[in-house]
Amino acid sequence: MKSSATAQEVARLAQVSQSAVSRTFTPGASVSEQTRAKVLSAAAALGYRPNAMARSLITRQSRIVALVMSYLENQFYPLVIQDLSQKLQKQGYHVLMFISDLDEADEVMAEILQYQVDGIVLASTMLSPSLANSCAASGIPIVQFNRVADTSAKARYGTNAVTSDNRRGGALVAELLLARGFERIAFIAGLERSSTSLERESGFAGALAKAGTQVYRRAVGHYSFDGAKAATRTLFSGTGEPPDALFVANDHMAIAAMDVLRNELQLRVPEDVSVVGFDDVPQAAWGAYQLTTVVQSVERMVNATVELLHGQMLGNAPPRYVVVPCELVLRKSVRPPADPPDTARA
Amino acid sequence: MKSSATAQEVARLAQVSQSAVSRTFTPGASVSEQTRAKVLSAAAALGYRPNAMARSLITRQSRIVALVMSYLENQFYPLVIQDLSQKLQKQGYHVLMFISDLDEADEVMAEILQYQVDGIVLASTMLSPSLANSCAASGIPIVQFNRVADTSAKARYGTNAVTSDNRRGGALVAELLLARGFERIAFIAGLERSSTSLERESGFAGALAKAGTQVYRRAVGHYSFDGAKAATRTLFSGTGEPPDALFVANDHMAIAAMDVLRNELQLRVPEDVSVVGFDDVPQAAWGAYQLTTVVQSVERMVNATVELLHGQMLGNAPPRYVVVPCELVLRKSVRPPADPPDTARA
DNA sequence: TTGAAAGCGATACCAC
DNA sequence: GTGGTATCGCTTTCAA
Repeated sequence: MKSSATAQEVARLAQVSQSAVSRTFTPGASVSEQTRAKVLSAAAALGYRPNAMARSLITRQSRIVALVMSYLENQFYPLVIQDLSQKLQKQGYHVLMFISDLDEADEVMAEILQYQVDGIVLASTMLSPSLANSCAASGIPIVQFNRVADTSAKARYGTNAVTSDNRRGGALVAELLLARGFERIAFIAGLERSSTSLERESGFAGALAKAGTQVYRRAVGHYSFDGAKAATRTLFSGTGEPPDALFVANDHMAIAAMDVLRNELQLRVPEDVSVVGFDDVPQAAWGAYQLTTVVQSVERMVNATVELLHGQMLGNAPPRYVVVPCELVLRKSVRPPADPPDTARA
Repeated sequence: MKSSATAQEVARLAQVSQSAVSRTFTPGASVSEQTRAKVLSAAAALGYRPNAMARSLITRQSRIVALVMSYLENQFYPLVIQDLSQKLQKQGYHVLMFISDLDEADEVMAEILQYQVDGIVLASTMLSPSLANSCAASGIPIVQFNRVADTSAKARYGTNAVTSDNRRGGALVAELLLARGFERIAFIAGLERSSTSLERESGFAGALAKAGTQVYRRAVGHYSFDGAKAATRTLFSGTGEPPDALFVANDHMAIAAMDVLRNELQLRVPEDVSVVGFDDVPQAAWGAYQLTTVVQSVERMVNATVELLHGQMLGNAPPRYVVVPCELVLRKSVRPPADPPDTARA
């Protein structure tokens, strides 16, 4: 049989009305313990499960959240998928994945709307103004995750967003590097027009300026591994002293940079060049490197997102622009201490 | 307005029947060019999109495929999500993500069935026999991806699966290492009961046996980064000669192993120890290492999966057990040649 | 080609 | 607490 049993059939077997069946599967409905038992046993016998499609047709709630992402190369994003979908599952929601090639987000949006999703999470994807409108019109809560389309102050009213405190994070990096006495501090940007890269750089450059100095050299890595490798080669080639410190707009690129520094340029990290990243990627990503990074906690960001979505989907909570704090953390390398443990010697 | 326009409203505005609207949005239906135009313009005016829920209620097709995964730490899986969802999108399907903690797959299954999904892809998750039955009963095609629950020959009839030729892959590794003259070849297993680890090891050990030798040392890494690190420390500690070659059941663990070898044990890879992995992870994962690996192409596996699903969802194609070939590949390290390029010198 | 009407499987609002 | 009935938005016969 292609389809499972219907409420109708369960009702017949249990000798009750279809309404009784429905109520049994509706938390907090008023059913006597007796009929409830009858229904449950009949349902078990037939392998009955309420049809979510039919249900959402009438309740106008699909309990589906669309997650739009453009690329998963950056290890930060798989973490987001995992955490977000697990947390939503716990709240009874499910994640419908959409991979969009950055600019075709509009096309994807049309498909999303067909599924009557209860909410949309846009990660690493920008929404065209026209689409933003069509979403607002449809009344589906939409949360921008990590990256926002418009950083202007007014955009903070009327749109939902969860980002980390990128400016502050950038400033923290500058303060750290200055305190450690570095003098030739370079920067590798991500996508030039992305809010994450812009804000991190602005906080960074601002703090340097406040200290009476500025970025020594700058290149663009486009948030890609290869882009960051090329950028690193550029920064450390040419005439003049090479940088003694490097701030990279995210960890994914920072790892690429460290690969080039250590393996192509024969520089030691952090002895010859101090590298600082941003984001939060699993250890499998930075592996053997010592990486100082501004951590924006996936967990806190996802929590904020779920809370935001939940509030908007149920009540009529006003849109919010949540900025999660971030902090500088030293990811320890697995490089052994001066005196390696005995077990390491055969 | 909470919901978008309905076919009813479009029909009224276009002065046609609701049926006409439906037919306009049904590819290959018979509508005159004239009414079609009227409907389309009315639909555009109202921002109408057919309601996928209502549609699937009657067509008994949700065009949703469930993807069940247990953990995304291994970089191989994000690639699968990306490729699979993109390819399914192109065929008009969408991916509903489920993260299951390995054993709670049964629980997740109940939720999946509520959504009337057209198909299920189980990756890195094993299905309990009882669930397997309940799926078979519901008639929803289900494809096991990469890992299978039962490797017995009879299981190959009646279940869909896509795996790579793990046995052959394991044998290839053994042949390579033997040909290169290594004498103390160690192995790090994944999850002991997983088909991937079992088959890779069996092919590997079989080929060694055929050459009159055997695995020098063996440890278990449980497919986790930390597990593999611990396993590596174990293999290279203790009395006796350390291994001179190491086959690791997947790339994710192989990278952890190389971290330990190079950074804790001060061994050079591949000069002191030759490391061979399995799977296919992006360069961002192996980064600066030189890694020989048995590549099981994500692309080929996903293609096979989509094809399999598609066949089962539409026609009544018989279940198939697809084994994708794999090949040994040397992932080149970015370590420079003996004479580094000029640009690398400031 | 077109429109009217009958469902798909469930929930919600009624009276009882 | 319970059962009947309208309804959600659409596809699908079936006549016209």
